[in-house]
Amino acid sequence: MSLQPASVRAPLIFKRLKRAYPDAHCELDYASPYQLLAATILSAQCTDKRVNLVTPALFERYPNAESLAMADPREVEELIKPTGFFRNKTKSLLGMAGGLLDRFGSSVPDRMEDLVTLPGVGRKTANVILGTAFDKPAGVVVDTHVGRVSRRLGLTRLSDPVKVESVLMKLFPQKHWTLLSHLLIFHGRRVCVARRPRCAECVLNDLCPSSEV
DNA sequence: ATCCCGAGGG
DNA sequence: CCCTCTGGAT
Repeated sequence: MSLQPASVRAPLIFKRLKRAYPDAHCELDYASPYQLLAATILSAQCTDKRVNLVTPALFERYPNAESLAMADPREVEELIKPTGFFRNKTKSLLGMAGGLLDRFGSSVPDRMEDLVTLPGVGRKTANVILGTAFDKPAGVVVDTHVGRVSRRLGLTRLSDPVKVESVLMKLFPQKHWTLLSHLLIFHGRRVCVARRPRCAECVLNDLCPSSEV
């Protein structure tokens, strides 16, 4: 039983995921673009749940870019240690805050080309800020979940996140890009998990070349 | 290609 | 024990 091409399955995949996860959204806790930017930097190779554990204290102590830019790195390291990569992430946070202060009037820019000039901010993080904090047209956020799920679904065989993003942008209409990211992330966390995917409970198993059902 | 890093699940 | 978690910089 052969599967339809990706271009035919893509709209069905979107529809099914939307029905399965009607509440799909960014699960990082934040109250401003500044907070989302900091939380997203911390989310690298770390569950969002763990990020949410450390950000309340972090945001209370450093409520804005000014205070974070002048922070004692050792103090920031202690606050964010459970998220891993704490030395790199501290450098990114302080550098990011300094960049906002020096070059963007202490506020978070809303353009891709500006965002990626900030330390610790790559294309993935910038897409999160654009799409979620500013509700602006953004590319597809390709993180570890989106990449893995896309490959298992046979939407692409590529591993380079930038190329995967390009493929997904051709398969799905622009108005769906931000929601699609959240849907694929929810699905990757709950069902299409890295270790032992739960194909039996997957709403896409008849559309998936990797299904083991 | 490699490094950074802690914590939870299987 | 080994793998993985909303990556980015060198």
